[in-house]
Amino acid sequence: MRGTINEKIGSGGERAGMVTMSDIARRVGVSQATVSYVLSGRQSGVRVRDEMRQRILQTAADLGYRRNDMARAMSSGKSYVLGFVTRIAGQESSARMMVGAQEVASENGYSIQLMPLHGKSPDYAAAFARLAEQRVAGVLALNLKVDAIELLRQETERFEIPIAFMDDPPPLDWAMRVISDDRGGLRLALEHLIALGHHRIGFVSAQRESPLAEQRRALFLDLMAEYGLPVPNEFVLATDWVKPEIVEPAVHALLAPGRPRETYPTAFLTAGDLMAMVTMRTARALGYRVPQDLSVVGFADFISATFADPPLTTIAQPFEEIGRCAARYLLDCAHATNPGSGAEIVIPTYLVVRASTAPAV
Amino acid sequence: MRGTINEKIGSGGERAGMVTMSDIARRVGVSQATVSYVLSGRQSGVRVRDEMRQRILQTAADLGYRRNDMARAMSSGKSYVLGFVTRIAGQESSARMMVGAQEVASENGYSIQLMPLHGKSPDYAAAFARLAEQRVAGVLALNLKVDAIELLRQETERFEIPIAFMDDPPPLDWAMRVISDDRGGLRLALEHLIALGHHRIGFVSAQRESPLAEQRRALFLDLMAEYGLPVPNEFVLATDWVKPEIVEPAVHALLAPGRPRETYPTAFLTAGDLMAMVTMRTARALGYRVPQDLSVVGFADFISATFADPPLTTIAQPFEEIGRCAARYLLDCAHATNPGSGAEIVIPTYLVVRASTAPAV
DNA sequence: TTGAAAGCGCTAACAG
DNA sequence: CTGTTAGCGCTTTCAA
Repeated sequence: MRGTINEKIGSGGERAGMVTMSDIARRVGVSQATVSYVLSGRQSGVRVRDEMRQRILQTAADLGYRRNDMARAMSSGKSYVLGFVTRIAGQESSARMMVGAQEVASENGYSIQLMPLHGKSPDYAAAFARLAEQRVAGVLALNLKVDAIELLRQETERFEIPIAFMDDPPPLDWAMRVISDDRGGLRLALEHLIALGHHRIGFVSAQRESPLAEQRRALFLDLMAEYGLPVPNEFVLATDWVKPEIVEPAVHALLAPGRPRETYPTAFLTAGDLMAMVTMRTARALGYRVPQDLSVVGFADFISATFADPPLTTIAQPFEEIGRCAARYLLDCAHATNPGSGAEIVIPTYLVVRASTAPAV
Repeated sequence: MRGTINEKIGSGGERAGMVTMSDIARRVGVSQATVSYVLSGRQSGVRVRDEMRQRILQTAADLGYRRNDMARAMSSGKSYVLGFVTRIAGQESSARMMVGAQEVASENGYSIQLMPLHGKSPDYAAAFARLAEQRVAGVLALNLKVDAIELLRQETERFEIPIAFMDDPPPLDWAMRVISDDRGGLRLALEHLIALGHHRIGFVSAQRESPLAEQRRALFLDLMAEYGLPVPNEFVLATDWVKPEIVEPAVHALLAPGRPRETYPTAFLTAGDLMAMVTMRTARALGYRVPQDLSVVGFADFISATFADPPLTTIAQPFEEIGRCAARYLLDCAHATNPGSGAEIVIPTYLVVRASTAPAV
């Protein structure tokens, strides 16, 4: 019947061993508010007597108290979670940015939630709605298509959720972007090659993989012009996707024997480590020795760059740092009521010289 | 002064545009409870008249209502989030498991939170405490050390949080594990090599990188014995870490000229794609042609396997599927009040034959 | 078929 | 220094 002696009738929410502030308060003999005060770590001395503070802290520890983040979030109206949306969550670049973001997030008591964007035509609207449902304090966006970006803008704007785009080239004037200094990196690599005596330099990228690739190609052309180095059209291999089956033939066609030796590039810059790897192996299959006959520079510095044959000289992108910066910005917004400015942070990039580059023949 | 006309004095929690159920209720002219009923999608027909239901749904859409997950979580005592703890969040394997887990999680209205475990000596206790603070519905654990595992056990046991260990060899009798069928994969690879005429087969792994490596080495030895193939001690290269600087010398020492040809292995199985890549390049540097003179099989099937030179024949681990299974199990626990059994799911592994293996000379 | 009401565990005013 | 009092937005009985 109702009205039993039993104290615990709750709605089923009492998970095993879940101690509440009231439990502690009861035991210590103070009010729950005081416990809250102490446990949230406000300035000591103020409000609570030191001895009381100690007893509360002690009891909390004894009882194995774990604060309830959901309750805290609801009560304070803040969520302490950052959303991370990307289509390429399974790739090293994404994972490393996430780790970076995670680092600064957790230092500040925040956490990162990965948002679903799978399949070829993910339900963006639903995914972004979840961001609002979770009342995330900010969102990290990576490698989104323009239509998805627009949807995201609408959702976040309505709820004043700050966004940080990472490693995304299209210039957005309404949101923050954290990008790597691709131009700087390319310049470093180019200077490295030039110092090695290279003049005939080619570029290989996959245009449809990401807008980044196209941008890097443009940057390359730009830089070559700046250094007064001519670039025959056929030296620029703009394939579609980063797949061996499609990059290989392109490289093969350019490097295949049957043309005068001095019409060949002696070095390649690429838009990615993986492309550099295919380039190296295609060249080798054609009888080139890398780096003696052909120098190749990658872009990214993935783990596999160290294991490539030969170890890949590459432009290192600071993935972790990009994630860190983005998270830091979001946290600033959350705390300073900072309006999501259209700013942009560019993280320096550097050249890691390994064994895939050598003096020109 | 106080007592102004102003209606909105709230605690600052009223984020822009945040419509509540009460707002909808007021507009439609029903109670907030009814709105809750409709919006949580209970069986239609029951409780609410269809016309009312429509009006509520419509109004919610018009107002751009987004349910408040924190409130829902607190009220219902469930959190709808799965924690993901790992020391290797930046690696492809981890990222891919996370994607898989994400997939099934989001299909069920759950989401995944990455938990912090950075640096060389992460604060496990703090990290795991956060799991409880978030009242996660379950935790996915990957690549933890034994002491961390023990800490995790204590934390999750107290709060009855189910755990699923992924890709982790130490047999745990108190928790669920989802692992890949390494033995099956190794067997497939071995049969492939044997069919190609190989007898002298070596193994390369890095013991201290992960307990997985050691296990694979044991499995390899086991299988070789089963097939009646002798394995000279020096054929098993158990280096410390997966680093070129340390794997390379080992392979070099074994393969270096100066010993009778028939004492060399003609093929290698490895505990990882990266190790396979170093093996191939070291061999090549010594004048071996891969695969003509030496066959090499990787383990994992990372993206870079396709880009290796030559494209790597490898034992593919179903990372995404491991994540999916683990998440599925956790959700089952959450719903069925299923006690975290000591079960184990093993996901089949398969062999991807590319170009790094060929008939024995 | 609907509404009223009681919390969930916590934060934050405010009053002593 | 400390307790009281309101909520936060939702779920969930229980009554009507």
